[in-house]
Amino acid sequence: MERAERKEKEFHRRRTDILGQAEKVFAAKGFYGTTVAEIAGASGYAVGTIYHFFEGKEDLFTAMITEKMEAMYSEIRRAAEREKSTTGKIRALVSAQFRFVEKNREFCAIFIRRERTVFSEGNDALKKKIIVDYMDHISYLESVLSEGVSGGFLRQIPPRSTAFALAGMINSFIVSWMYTPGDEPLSSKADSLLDIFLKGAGIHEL
Amino acid sequence: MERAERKEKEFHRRRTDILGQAEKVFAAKGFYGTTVAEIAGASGYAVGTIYHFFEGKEDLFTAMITEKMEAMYSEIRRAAEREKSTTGKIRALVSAQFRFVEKNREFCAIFIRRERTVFSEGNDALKKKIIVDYMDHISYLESVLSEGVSGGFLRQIPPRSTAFALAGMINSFIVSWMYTPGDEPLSSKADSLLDIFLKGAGIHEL
Amino acid sequence: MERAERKEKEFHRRRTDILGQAEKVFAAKGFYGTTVAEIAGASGYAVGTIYHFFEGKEDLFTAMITEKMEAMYSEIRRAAEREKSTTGKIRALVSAQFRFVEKNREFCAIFIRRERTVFSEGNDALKKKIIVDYMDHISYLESVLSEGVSGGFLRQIPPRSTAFALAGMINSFIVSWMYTPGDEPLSSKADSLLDIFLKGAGIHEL
Amino acid sequence: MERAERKEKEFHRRRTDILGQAEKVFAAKGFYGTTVAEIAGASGYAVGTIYHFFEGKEDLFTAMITEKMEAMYSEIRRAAEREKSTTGKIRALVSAQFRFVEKNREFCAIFIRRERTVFSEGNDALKKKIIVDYMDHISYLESVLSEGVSGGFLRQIPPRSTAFALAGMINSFIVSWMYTPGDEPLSSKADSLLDIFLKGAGIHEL
DNA sequence: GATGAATGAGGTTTCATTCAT
DNA sequence: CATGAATGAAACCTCATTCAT
Repeated sequence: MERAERKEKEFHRRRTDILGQAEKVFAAKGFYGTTVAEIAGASGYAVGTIYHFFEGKEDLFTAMITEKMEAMYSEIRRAAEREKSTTGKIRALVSAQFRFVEKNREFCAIFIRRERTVFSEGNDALKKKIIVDYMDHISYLESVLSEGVSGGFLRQIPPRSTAFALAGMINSFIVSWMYTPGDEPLSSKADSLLDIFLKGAGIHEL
Repeated sequence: MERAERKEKEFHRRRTDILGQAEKVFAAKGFYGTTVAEIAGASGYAVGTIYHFFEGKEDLFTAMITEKMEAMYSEIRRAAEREKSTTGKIRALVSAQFRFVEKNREFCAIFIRRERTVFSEGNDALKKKIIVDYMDHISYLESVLSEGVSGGFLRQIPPRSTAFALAGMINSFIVSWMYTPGDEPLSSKADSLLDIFLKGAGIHEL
Repeated sequence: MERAERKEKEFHRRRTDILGQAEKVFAAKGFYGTTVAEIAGASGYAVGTIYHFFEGKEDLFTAMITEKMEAMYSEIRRAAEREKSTTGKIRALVSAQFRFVEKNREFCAIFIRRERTVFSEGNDALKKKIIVDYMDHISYLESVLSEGVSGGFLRQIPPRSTAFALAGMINSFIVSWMYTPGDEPLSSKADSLLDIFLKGAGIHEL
Repeated sequence: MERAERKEKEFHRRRTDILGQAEKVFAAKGFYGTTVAEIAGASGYAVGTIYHFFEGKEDLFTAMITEKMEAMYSEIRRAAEREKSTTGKIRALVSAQFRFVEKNREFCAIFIRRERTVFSEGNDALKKKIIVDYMDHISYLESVLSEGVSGGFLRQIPPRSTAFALAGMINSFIVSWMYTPGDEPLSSKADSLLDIFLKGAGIHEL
């Protein structure tokens, strides 16, 4: 079965090729502004060939978003899991996400755009998937924060709210970085973020 | 000039009518998923009539977003200005935005979608406008926070970062509320948000 | 009936006004490139008002062409009739047409364009009218030339052919003048034309 | 490269097909009266297919006119070049044009209509091309006539005027033939034309 | 398996014409 | 009578998808 295996691998390589090129084009022009012909051109295949790998433009887009998004979330989770302490986990979480954004600007440009408009007649599969995965991610943050609360490292606040707060802050720092053409790495802002998240903006008298 | 005035008013009323109906359709189907015919149908006018009020679909969309967005930001600002203390301003700011979202679910669904894809050949006028206005809003938050820092009510942290953190938290609470079909009003979360923002999530020993 | 008469006159004045302005716009943009709104704007009336004077855009165009065309042909004919001799008539004919063109560049720009495309479903009324009037004009030329033949001033050639030849030469001189931005008056070419028409381009040995 | 060559040829054949069908439709209904759908229908292709061959309706029209017009002029020129004497050249010129018209009634119906109205915003490329080519043709006639003058076969008249006169006569004979539903071939009129052109209509006493 | 020419549904926009004011 | 806002039919063009080679 060597032969079949190689074929399989070849197939996968090409698919990944296309996905990568598609990402660039989608990032530059948006879902509706991109034509299948452009993706074909960019990836060096014929239009028809694209349809051997994906059922259609929408499917291609969905696959691209889904796979990268899952990679992102699992990368973040893996980074957090490597840490023991709650604060270590949070720090790892933030750093991992920031690093991912730095390495995947194009994807994030699309992702932030949240271009998951209702597609063909009620096909909001992607929309739902994105929300579900996002909520799963929030739940993961929640579990980490919960641990911190029980461990006495975090204040007794409903951890879901805290999770949303943390996610929002992370997201906001990302957006700020993407829209501001500064040259500081995003990662350098992680400490600042953590400081605000953990200590708050207010003054606490002793 | 009574006559002309009344006409002017009528014109404005109809324009607003169309804008309102368009908002609903755009919210449900996205910019590209919506046809001008649908907007016409929803607002009870003929297709051609839409073109008396707007130069095209894009112009209509831009007008809708722009006008409501500006209303939102100024509403928030006005609410903050009514308060004296920094914390009062922040609270007012958050509450005002939450109330706006509750009253304008549909607009916010679009706005959060950030559907400002590349339009016709380099027309990213709307995109730029949204970013500029957002950055202006951030700057406003920054100025409020700066005051708090000089007044000794807020910690000495670069206020721009704090502003992004605050904006991110607000946004995240909004998204959470919009995607979770709970029936609690968003406004009820304002205190929780403020608590996290001001005191942070961590425990601070005395 | 003073009142009715004045009204009648007023009506006619406005109609002529519109026709004159329409001529300019049509000359500049062609029939299909011109909108009724433009004609209305140019003539200082409202769109609806145009429809009090003409049944529609096509009718307006037809009226404009028809009336001016008839004026042109009758002007030419009148000028010829004032002369006695055949050559005098021919010379008068050519001069009159050249003068008309000089005074009505805009109209002639349209007329030469022969924009009488098939209009709405078989309405080639204008097309036919133009051809019929042209043929009538040719027949008139023919009659003048016939006289010249019987009088022994012109060679015995089928006068219809000669008429077409003459008309063609005149037309060609006009086109040449209109497309060439020289500043010599068209009228100055009349003698040259007559010379070629009467004596031919060849050398005739005695 | 056999394969690519055959494809190239196929492409050209289809393009020519479409051009030919378009010519008929344009001749019958004019540029604005013709829809792309009609051209598609007439040539047996789908609407979209037309756009593989031409950039748009205007481009299609321009291509059709341009190519045929150039063919016409070069055909005429080639015919003239085959002759030695000036009169031979003139006769060949006239005959060639007449034969072309007989074989291309439809094209000539369009061409004579001079339907080159102002197209999209200042695109008078076609208009200019037609004028330039016409003037080139006139210049060619002029050169032929010049030769005749130097050779002593033609009178000493400014050859440009004579060229316009000749072109006008030819054109007029064509128009006459096209509008008159007689069944005599146009070619049969060539001698008559030459006779008038060379000897003139007047009587020259010895 | 790869290709890319062909398809045609569907969208945006224009504009002649009408008719209530 | 004059007006000009409203109408809606109709046209051009794009582009995702298919399928014969």
